[in-house]
Amino acid sequence: MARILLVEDEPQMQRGLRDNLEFEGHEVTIMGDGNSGLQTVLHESFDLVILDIMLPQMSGFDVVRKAREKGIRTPILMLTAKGEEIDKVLGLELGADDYVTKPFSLRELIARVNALLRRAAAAGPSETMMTHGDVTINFNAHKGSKGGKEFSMTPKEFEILKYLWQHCNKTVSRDDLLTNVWGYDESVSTRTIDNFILKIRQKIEDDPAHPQIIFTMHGTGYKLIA
Amino acid sequence: MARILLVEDEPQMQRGLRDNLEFEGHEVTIMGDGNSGLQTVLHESFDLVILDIMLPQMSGFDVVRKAREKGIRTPILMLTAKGEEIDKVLGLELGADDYVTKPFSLRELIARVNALLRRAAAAGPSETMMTHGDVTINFNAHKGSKGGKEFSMTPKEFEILKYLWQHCNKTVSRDDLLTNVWGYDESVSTRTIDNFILKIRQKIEDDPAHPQIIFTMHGTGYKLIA
DNA sequence: TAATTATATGACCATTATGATGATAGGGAA
DNA sequence: TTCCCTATCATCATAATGGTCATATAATTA
Repeated sequence: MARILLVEDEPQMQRGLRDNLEFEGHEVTIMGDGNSGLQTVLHESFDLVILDIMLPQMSGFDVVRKAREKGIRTPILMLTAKGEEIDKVLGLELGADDYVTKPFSLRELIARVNALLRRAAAAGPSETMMTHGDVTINFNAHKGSKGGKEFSMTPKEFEILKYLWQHCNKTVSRDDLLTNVWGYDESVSTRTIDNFILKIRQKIEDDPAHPQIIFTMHGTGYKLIA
Repeated sequence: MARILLVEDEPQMQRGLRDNLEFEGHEVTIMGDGNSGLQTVLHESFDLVILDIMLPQMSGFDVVRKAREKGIRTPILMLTAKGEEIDKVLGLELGADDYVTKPFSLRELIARVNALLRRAAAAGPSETMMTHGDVTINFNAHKGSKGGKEFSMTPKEFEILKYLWQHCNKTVSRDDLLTNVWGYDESVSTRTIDNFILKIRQKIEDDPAHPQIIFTMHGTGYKLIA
């Protein structure tokens, strides 16, 4: 089962795709225009986005570009009515992962959807959601909850946790965190990192003094166990 | 620059694709039949494989299937002359990552090649491992395990073991270790090295007093047997 | 602008890693 | 075999690293 966002304005297409994707066992959310599609991508979490190019309010191209600019890494499959090659190339170079040209066969669409999902699953943990016991984090919506209760996190806390999650089961050095969360030559004290880890542990661990999620690898860094 | 393996039997197609891929800055290796293509995939390392379906000796489908069975994760792009949908579906479901249908436009092929390479680069580098009997060391993740049980190693212990592993079956002198693990002018007592070897043996040897992995070369140094 | 929140730092202590020492065991050559 | 040199290993001192708190500074928001 995968969560799929379909951004498409033609009602007939909406119905046809939803039925078939649900038949395949997926959960489908539908948005009818580019603008609400983009907002939904930014604030909820999906495993795949199917995106028409011709959309009211904002074109599919703009949705891809803006979503990628915001750091959304969810696989995107484009639907294009035009057969023009320039569109195809643009779609892929822009940051989409695949496209099909209308009219397309359902078998081909389903095959491509499954291929993208398989590839994403192989590439590692979801970039938008993290689940660990009773802890859930939605990185797009910037929300977290533990045992049903929601808690807030600051942007830095989110970025650190996200980085650890994307590299889970591997040791992440403090330097890795510095370069990838803070950026280039930012030089923050090493105490700063400890403190963020502390704050995060207080929010997601049952017993922050004996962490079960984020482990300290003495002399090496931290490791998040998925 | 990426290393690309092209498995294709038509000389004209070979030339056209090689020229264009090299123009894009890639290094291209060509194999003319399915069998040698598979052997090359299994024994050399590439960033991407472009695979025709109709091939002498062994079909592209079989190459994909056998390569995936052997644990090869390199992205594969299929070339198919037949327009039949069944082929497309099969290609993707089988473990290929993308395909184009002949006749295809070069722009589309290049776009798809770049999309696959970009995606692979984002997924991160592969891991380096050492295996010796029931002992496994993952040098990237800084983890070790023996008989299924994980054990921890300190950074120095890791570096020493890694150096020995990289020079396995050769005698490594204490001086080599001093220069390459400690560095330039660090002057540590020679007893210190013994102590680290001791600690490492206690973790990876069945009987540390009678080592089977790290041997002492009396008066010369140590030797790790792979 | 003030109030609030997020981010960063420094001090202090606990834990762990590293390195030194010395007694003893064991290998190798005369 | 005997002696000398090297390696083993327990033990301890010191250095490095990490956890935590109090607090300062910067960024947001009201």
